[in-house]
Amino acid sequence: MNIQFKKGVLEICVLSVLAHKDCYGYELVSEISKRIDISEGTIYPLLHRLKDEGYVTTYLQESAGGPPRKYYRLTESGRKEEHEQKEEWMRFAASVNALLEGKNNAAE
Amino acid sequence: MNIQFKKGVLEICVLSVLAHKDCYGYELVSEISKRIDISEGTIYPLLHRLKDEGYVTTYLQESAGGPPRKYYRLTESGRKEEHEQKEEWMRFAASVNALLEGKNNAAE
DNA sequence: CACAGTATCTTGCATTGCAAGGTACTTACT
DNA sequence: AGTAAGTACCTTGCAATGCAAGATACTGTG
Repeated sequence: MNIQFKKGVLEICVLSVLAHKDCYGYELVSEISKRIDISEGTIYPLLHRLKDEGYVTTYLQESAGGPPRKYYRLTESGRKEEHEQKEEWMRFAASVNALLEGKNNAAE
Repeated sequence: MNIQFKKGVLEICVLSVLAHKDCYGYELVSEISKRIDISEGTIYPLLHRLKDEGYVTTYLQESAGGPPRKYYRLTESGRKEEHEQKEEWMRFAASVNALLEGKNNAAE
């Protein structure tokens, strides 16, 4: 898997999963890994960035076996960001697909 | 436009355009710019990288008004790479779309 | 008691796109 | 002649982000 493809995309993936339900970091890795390889060394810095930017808040919760989990919840600003980035990704992917299919005339 | 989205993608875009016809650098910028913003500071290092990796060869050609143009032509290895990267992009984009649509069960 | 699993985190590296700048040629306008 | 705009090539240094590798610490199993 081309690592470069993921740049910036993992952020919207995290926001999108969090839009459905609150998650803790480790859980996000396993959720996203069903579709796209992602490592822990990626997710934690990313989550801290999202918190710094005010897109998520956190709360701790005990877990049955293992250390407590730090859950992440989208803020209003985070929901707005999720929506905007999703649209931007859709537009971008459509542009790339058009280019790869040789539809090089932007008018169509 | 999120700059990060482009990481790695511009390479397959260049390969894809070159798969249709030989181009010079400046022409590639204008072709790709119809769909995706790209600057000259990006394309020239990228083209040199592609040449180093053996995916393209170059030849010079006079131009009517202005300096001579350096055309880039895909090699056999370049065509193979174009094909593989295109498939990888398609798979990747499909995975991201599935994630963003909340189809979090990888089985489907 | 050692190991695997859960769960958090940090450091340093690699890659790549861009802004900004430089060079040089041709054409058009003043 | 001089200046600007368009064409066409290039380089340097910076910013962003994903990852490998490692550290920490708790629980349950063999």
